[in-house]
This record gives sequence, C-alpha cells and structure tokens, in this order.
Amino acid sequence: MQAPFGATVCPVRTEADAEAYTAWLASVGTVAVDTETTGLDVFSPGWSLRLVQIGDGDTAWVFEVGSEFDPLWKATLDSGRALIFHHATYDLLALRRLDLYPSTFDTKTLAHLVDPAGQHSLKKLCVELLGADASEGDEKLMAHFRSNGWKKGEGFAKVDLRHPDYVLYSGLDVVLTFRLFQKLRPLVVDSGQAHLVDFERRVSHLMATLTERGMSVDKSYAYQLGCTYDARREAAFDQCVIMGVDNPMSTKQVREALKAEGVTFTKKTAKGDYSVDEEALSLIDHPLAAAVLGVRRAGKFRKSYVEGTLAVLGADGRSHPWINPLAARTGRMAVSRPPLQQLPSSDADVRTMFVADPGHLIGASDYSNVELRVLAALADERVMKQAFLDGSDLHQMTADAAGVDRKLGKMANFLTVYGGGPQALAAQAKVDLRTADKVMSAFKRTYPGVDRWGKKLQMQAQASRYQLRTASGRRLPLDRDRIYAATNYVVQSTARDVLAQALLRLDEAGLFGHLLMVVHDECVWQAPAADAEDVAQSFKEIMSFSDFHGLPLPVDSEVYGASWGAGYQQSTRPEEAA
DNA sequence: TCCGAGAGCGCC
DNA sequence: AAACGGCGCTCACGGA
Repeated sequence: MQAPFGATVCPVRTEADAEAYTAWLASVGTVAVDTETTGLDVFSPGWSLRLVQIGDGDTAWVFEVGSEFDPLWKATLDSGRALIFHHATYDLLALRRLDLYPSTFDTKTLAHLVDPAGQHSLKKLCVELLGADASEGDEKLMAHFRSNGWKKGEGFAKVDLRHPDYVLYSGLDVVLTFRLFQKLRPLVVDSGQAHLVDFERRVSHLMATLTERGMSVDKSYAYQLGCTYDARREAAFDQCVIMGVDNPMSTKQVREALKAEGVTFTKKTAKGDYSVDEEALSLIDHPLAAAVLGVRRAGKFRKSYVEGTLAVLGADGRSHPWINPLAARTGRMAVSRPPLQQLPSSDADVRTMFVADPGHLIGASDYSNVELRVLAALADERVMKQAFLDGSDLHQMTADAAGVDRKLGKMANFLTVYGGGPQALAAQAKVDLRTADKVMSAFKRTYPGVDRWGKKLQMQAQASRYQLRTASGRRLPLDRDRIYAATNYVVQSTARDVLAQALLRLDEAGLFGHLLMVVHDECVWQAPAADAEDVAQSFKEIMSFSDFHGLPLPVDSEVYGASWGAGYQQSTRPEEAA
C-alpha cells in the first residue's frame, strides 16, 4: 500500500509477504517498531495486542497478532537488533505481557534530551523535525470510529484489523519513528548528551518494571474510605446549600455569595477575578468558607485518590501506576493513573489503601533535605555546607539569623529553592511583608553564596541562549522571561539525577526487586517481614552519597508496616476509616 | 456533545 | 525591581 510521505506499508498476510519481509529484514540494520492494542490500559481485563509494525524510513510491515506469522515478528524483536520505539514504555509493557523483553531506543527520550521544554508526542515531533503533518491519519481513523458510533477508547478494540486506514497509518507511524530517530540521534550527540541515552534507557526500563509490578490495594478498605469521604462531602455540601450556594465547586458562585456577605477580598486570579482558593478562604472567618473547603477536600480525596485508584486497577487487582521517567523539563519523573506522587501526606487514610504483599512490610527511604543540600553543594555556599557537615539545624539557623521562629526559617529555606521572594513568603506564612522581607534578607546575608550562584547561572543562561547545563550534563532551557527560575531548575534537575543514579545502584545491588514506587527523593519498598530492617539498612547504604560535590547526601530509611499509610499520622477518626 | 483554558489543590 | 519551581487530576464554564 502506498502511504503518505512516500512510505510503503506492507501487511504480512501470505507466505509471499513473509518471504518478502525476511528478505527486507536481511537488508536492514536498526528497525523501528510500534504496536496497536485494544486500548491504552495494558493491565485492564480483556486488553490485547492487535498489530505489530516493523519498519525503516521507507517501508513498514504490519503483522496481525495471533496469525501464523507471529514467529516472524517475535524473532525480530528477540534478535538483539537495535529497536526504535516512540514512547517505548507503552510498547515495552505491551510486549512484556507476551513475555518479550526487547531493549529499546526511545525517540521520546531522545526528543526530551534535545528539547526538554518541548512537546514530545510523535505527531508534534513530526511537524517540528520532519515538517510532516501526520495528523491526517488520526483524523481519518477517528472519523471512522465516529461513523460507527464508537468512542475513541472503543474504536481501537473494535476497528477491523484490515481496515485500510488503520493498517496504513499504523504502518506510517513506524516509518515516521525511524525518520525521527535519524534526525534526533545526531542532535543528541551534538548537544553533548550521548552519555545520557543509555542512562535514560536503563532508568526507563526499571520504571517500566515498577509499573508492571504495581502495588497491592486493599479494596474493601478503599470502598469504605470512599464512602467516608462521600459522607463528609455530602455534609459540607448541605451546609453550602443552606447558605445559598447550590454548587460549592463553582468559584463564581462562591465568590458572589461571599461578596454578598460583605467579605473583602485581596488576592486575584490570573484573569483578574477575586480568588477563592484555600489561601484566600482560610483568611475568611465565615462558615461558608469553611464548608466550601470541606467539599473541595473530601471531594478531591474521594474522586482523585480513592475512586481514581479503584477505577484503574488491573485485571490482577493491583494498581499499576504509569511512570514517566522523564516528565518535567528538569527531568523530574511523574506518576499517573493513579497519581501516587500526590497522595495526601497529612493523614494516613488514603495511603493505607496501598498494602504490602502477604508476609511483607512496606518501608521507605528518602534523602534528607536533598534540594537544600544540592543547592549548598552546587553553589558551594560555605556557611550552608558547614552547617550540613556539622549536622546543624539549617531551618533553625535561618530562623535565628532573622530572629523568627523555626517554622518561618524553614519556609524561607524552601522558598529560596523555589525562587520565591518576600511576597511569596508573606502569603504562605501569613506574616506581614515587613517580616517576610526581614527573613529573606537575613537568608541572603547568612548564605551569600546562594544569591551569588543564582546570579551566575542567570548570567550564564543569558550568554548561552537561555540554556544551562547541569552537573550530569543535561541540557536545561530557561524561559527568557523567568530566568530567576535558574536556581530551582538546576537544583531540581540535579536532585532528580541523584535519585535516578541511586535507582541504577539499587538494581546493581540486587535490591530493585523490593522497590514499589519512587516519589522524587524517596523510594517506597517492601520486604518479607523478617528482612525488613535489613532491607531498610541496605536501601540507606546504597542510596546515600558520601561525597556529592563536597557534601554527604544522607538517607533516612524506615520500616512502616503492613501498609503505606503505616508511616503516616493515623486518622483522628479511625472509626470512620476502619 | 465535545473540547480546552482556567482555577484549584494534592505532593515533593 | 521583583520574581513560587515541577507535576497530575477534577470540575465548571463557555464556545464550537
């Protein structure tokens, strides 16, 4: 079949096709691979692989999974030949379900290295790097789905395996992936990041393993917890209705109702309306404000965390969170479906849904103050480094320098990492601007190297088209109107690589099998109860850095108990959550 | 009915 | 001169 962009798409349906494929394969080296499946949810019941496409920059071969030609494509994936995928994590998990474990180049990873702030979808990259608008295929396929009354999710499961648009555009994707790889590989090398390709491949393979492993969920507890939040939400909702707000989730209604009560606002949203967020409402002494916050919080816990977790359980009853190993421009990872990096930490109830496997205990190991230590080390800030070397309480030191309490000192320390100023501190700590100003200038006075380093980074950025390079060699672009973020970006990116390097060491040390989840500066793991303390110690030893630019990066390691929640403050109302 | 920007909020 | 960084998720709302 003749495809757009001069590509040829060859379905493999006959012996003659198979022979032609074999001949073609003998004449090429690296190939690109893509898969089509019934849906994105690899672990859901009824999920299956439908097509496997293999190709180069000109030709794509499309195999129907389950046909007599399965051995052909399987042998290709098993041949040890370099394989190129776009968004390899997905295809990797799909293929692992068939016990195939290919090694991969991922054009999405390469694209992130080359342009960390850009968009990395196949279609966007095709426009950007190949000048090819490949969206027509998707649109045609979607139109076909719609004409059959299928939603997008349904269509991929139901579309005929031989529907010309399906076959053609499935094939085209591998051709484009191959061409993208050819464009991206030299760009990665030119950007001085060739050494990161293998590093990121190893990290992404490990993270795919975590997704595959998943976590055990206590379903009956989760149902009950959902009901608890629901009841809590109902009660607050009723309060709102009594006070004349039918929909407390409508910012407009809340704003108008509070205005009518004579409340005065100060904070505004980006669009210029008065803000009714938590910061604003918490300053308002009115029962409506409290009730609205109650609805929002209980609603979020129920919908985003409890129901969100239950809704995406795999056929095996486990939670299989998606991990994007290279999500933020800084390289920070992101976890979704469910969003395990964002579970409430102020109380244990939501985390208690996630339990250790039978006979096991859950524990966690996290870097202590990693971003502040990285900041001190990279900025080579003498006072701060010495404080960490002496084991002094840095938050107290900042507080003492400003003559305020520790809490404010701690906020100032963190806010500095985030690039915040006096305004931000005043808002967050609910103190007047004068006090906030005093604390922030005390910070600058006490740790002069931080400001000096920040200014240096900004100078460097301006001298190099707003691009910085981290210690691990990662290219890091700034937004030209927000160069003050330089300090935060470099610190965040470096801290990400600290954890990523630790993950590889954990694997080498044979500990990776214990890992369940990563949360930026933390590993959550499980171990047989009898070994848990030893495993905690091992994680601490392997993750720690003894000398990171002149500073140790120590790790706190703790056995929690039978659930993830066991490490957190237990609910004050256990009878409801029990 | 679908889509997307915006607001809000959970975590580190 | 000052500058709150990163993500994922849900809901409401207005426009196509």
